[in-house]
Amino acid sequence: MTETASGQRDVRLLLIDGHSVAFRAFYGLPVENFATSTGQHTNAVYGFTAMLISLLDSEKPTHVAVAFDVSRHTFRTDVYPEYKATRSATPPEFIGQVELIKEVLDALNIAHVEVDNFEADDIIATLSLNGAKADADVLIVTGDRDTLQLVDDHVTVLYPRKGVSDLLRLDPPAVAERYLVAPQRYPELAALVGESSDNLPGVPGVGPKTAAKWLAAYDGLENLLNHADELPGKAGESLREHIGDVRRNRELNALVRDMDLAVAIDDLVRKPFDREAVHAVFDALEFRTLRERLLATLPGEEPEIGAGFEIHAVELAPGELGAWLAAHPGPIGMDVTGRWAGGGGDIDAIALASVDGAACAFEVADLLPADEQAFAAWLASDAPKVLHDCKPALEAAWQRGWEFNGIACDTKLAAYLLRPDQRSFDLADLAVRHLHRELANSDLPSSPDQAAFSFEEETNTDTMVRARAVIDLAAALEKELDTQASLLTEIELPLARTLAHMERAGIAIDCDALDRLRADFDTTVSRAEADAFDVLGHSVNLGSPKQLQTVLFDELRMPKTRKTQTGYTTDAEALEGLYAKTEHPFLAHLLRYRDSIKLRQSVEGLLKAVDGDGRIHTTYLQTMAATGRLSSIEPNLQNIPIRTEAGRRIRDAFIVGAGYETLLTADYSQIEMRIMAHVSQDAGLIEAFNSGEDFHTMMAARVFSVPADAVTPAQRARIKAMNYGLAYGLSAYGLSQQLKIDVSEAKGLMDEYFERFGHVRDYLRDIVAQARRTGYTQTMLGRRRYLPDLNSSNRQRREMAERAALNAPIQGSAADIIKIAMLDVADAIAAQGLASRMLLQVHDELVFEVAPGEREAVEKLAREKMGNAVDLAVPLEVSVGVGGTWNAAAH
DNA sequence: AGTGTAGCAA
DNA sequence: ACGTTGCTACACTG
Repeated sequence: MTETASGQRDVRLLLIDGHSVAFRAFYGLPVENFATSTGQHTNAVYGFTAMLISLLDSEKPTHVAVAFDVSRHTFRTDVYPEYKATRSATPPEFIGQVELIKEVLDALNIAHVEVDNFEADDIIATLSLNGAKADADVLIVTGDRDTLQLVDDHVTVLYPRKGVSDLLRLDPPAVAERYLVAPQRYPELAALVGESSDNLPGVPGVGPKTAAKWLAAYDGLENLLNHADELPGKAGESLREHIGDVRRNRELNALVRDMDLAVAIDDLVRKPFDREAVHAVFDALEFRTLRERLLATLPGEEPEIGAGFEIHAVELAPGELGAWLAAHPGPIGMDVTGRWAGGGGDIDAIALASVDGAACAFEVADLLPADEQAFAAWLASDAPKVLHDCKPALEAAWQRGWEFNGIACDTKLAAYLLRPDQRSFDLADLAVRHLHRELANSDLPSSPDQAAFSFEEETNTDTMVRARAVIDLAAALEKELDTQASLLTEIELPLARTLAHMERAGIAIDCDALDRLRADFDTTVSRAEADAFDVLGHSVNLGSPKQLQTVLFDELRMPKTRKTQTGYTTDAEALEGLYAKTEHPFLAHLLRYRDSIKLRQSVEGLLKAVDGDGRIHTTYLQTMAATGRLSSIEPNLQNIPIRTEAGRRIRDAFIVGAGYETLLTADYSQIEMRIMAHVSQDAGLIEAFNSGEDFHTMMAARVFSVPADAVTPAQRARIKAMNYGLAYGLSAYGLSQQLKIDVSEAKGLMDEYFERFGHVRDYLRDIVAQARRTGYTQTMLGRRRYLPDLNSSNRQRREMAERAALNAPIQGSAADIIKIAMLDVADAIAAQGLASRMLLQVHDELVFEVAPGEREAVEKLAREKMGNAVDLAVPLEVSVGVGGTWNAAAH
């Protein structure tokens, strides 16, 4: 026998009962949380795969097999047709999942075995015996207790306790403790007691304790049955009456250990998994984290990271960089390492690679003046460069005083256009997704103390490999982009540069004003809090919805509000409802507290974000919003309050910077409805815009069949809500909630509206139908959003996808239009040599900092470029405001 | 660290 | 269940 020092044998055989584990996983994981975008349920596949990965990792088996049942018909049902007959029909959500598990196993190169007329148990019993002959330690994973008969000193059963993540390890002592008999006696005990899941009735009145006692006293079932007449009492009588059942049970629960299997133990040896197939299968199953866990926990099978991205690194001697760059005129992949900060940051190191694999890397601090000059000249030239996420690199280069031109492709932007709803566009993920190749993940430094760039050889190679990978990725993505290629080259790529300029510019802040505001809001917060506690008689954390629920619904016994996942809502709308009912002053103080603490937090956040130059430099995320919009972080300058007086005081702290004359804002009026008019070609809607009168009033006049001057404020408000809700897939219920009217009245309003604007209704209907057919929606410029959930069997998911399908072309077209406008405006400012600059974008608004004497020029240019960004069936109206603060520049 | 609630913008 | 797209703060949970 071959054993290691730790007592483990060299051969460790893992045997899994596929159906049994799949079922346990199916019932252990909520089916509604595990489905692919195509509607295939995957909870059993997920649970099975997760368990398998963790077992491969923790048990390190040398040999593995998974056994499956073929059908319910086996030699046992031939003997006893009622065998397992009580099992209910397979749940529909389970169907297909076993096939998927087999696909996973194939990808992992793990054998699965199934034999007609036999159960998975029999296969496992046979393989277990074969394993014993080969001196293996055998681990059996199953939820079927019949298998316990196989347990001995070298055979252990892992029995799923709860779901499939918690496995109970059953070796001979554990079996004896739990089931009162030694493993080989377990089927004798089961024959007496019966097994309801197999529809094998036992001896009535005989439970495990009696059975165990008898088996011990008579040293086994055969002897016990031969002396059945000696057994006293009711139990003995019962046994004598059911002795036939017991013999049948014992016959059926005996596992077959000598099947003639096509696979030998040697065939089950662990092989490296098929990486291509793993990516394909895990992609299809949408198992992102599981794939990562698989790749991370089984490092022994990793090919060398970066394999497939051939590089021939050259060690450049001082003075050789210029020559290297000149020798590689083709597109150069760049990997830039550094630290990014709002609008600035710095570059630490750069790796360059060309398509033939020639690569070099250097730390910028080490560059000799001649090399730096050569590099800066190359960077400023039109020599084609390919990057992943160019905006931070652009800003960091500018910070060093380097021009940066010739960016031919940005793989992050390209990947975003292909799949705008993805949440991360990490280069390593994209290499897997689009090239089916692995890449070291630079976001996870191999050791913490390497977080700051160090020029050690490994890291150095990593960055060159990344530079090389970007080139292949760019080629693959550009091919996939197809009709969206011009969106990349005409819009997103140049826009990255424009955004970089805006981020670097930032917007000036009146910190004193913000400080005063903070103090003001602080006072309001303290007062509101004190008043609330006073009314209540004790203190409570007003910021804790949980504590508020206790106060409102238990202590003050107020009527229950709308349910949330964790209780009852305490949002502002609900609190106002409660106040209307109870007039309890606590609610008024709470609402005042909520308002003012929110404002105080906003002010504090902004103050923290003010840079050394007295300005706030936000970061625009160009690949975040699924519709094509930008988003803004650190801080978010796209949600600065405007609706209340207190909120507008915050906008007054955004000021014109020194050396400039004024701020100027320019925004589109009703751009989404104008897009709706254009794409639906609805004559009534177009006319309402062309009339030159107030849009919502004109729409209301049409709906209610009255002259414009007879439209009441209430009528206008209703139609305005309708107009705004249209592109969001508004329901009658939603409209009724917003307008605080009956659902039937809202329904009538919607019917009337669609009656008058039939093309709008047709358009909205068609857009969903078309998206369902093609799988995606499209903006005016061809920007796509894929919505696989449109065909989901889950109604909630399907309806959410339908609303997203209504919204995406409208919101996305608006995003396209303002992006074009931004590029045109930036070009015009440059062409006219103006010193004014664009600072902010807030979806339909642009904020400019106007240099002395340029006010008229900037206004003219903004109106012209924004108004003519695209040609619509209705005018693109732009309103402009000017003032020393963002608030004053509003209109 | 991740989730849920709340609230601000377009 | 009932209107989209975002970001941030906080409380609470593991």
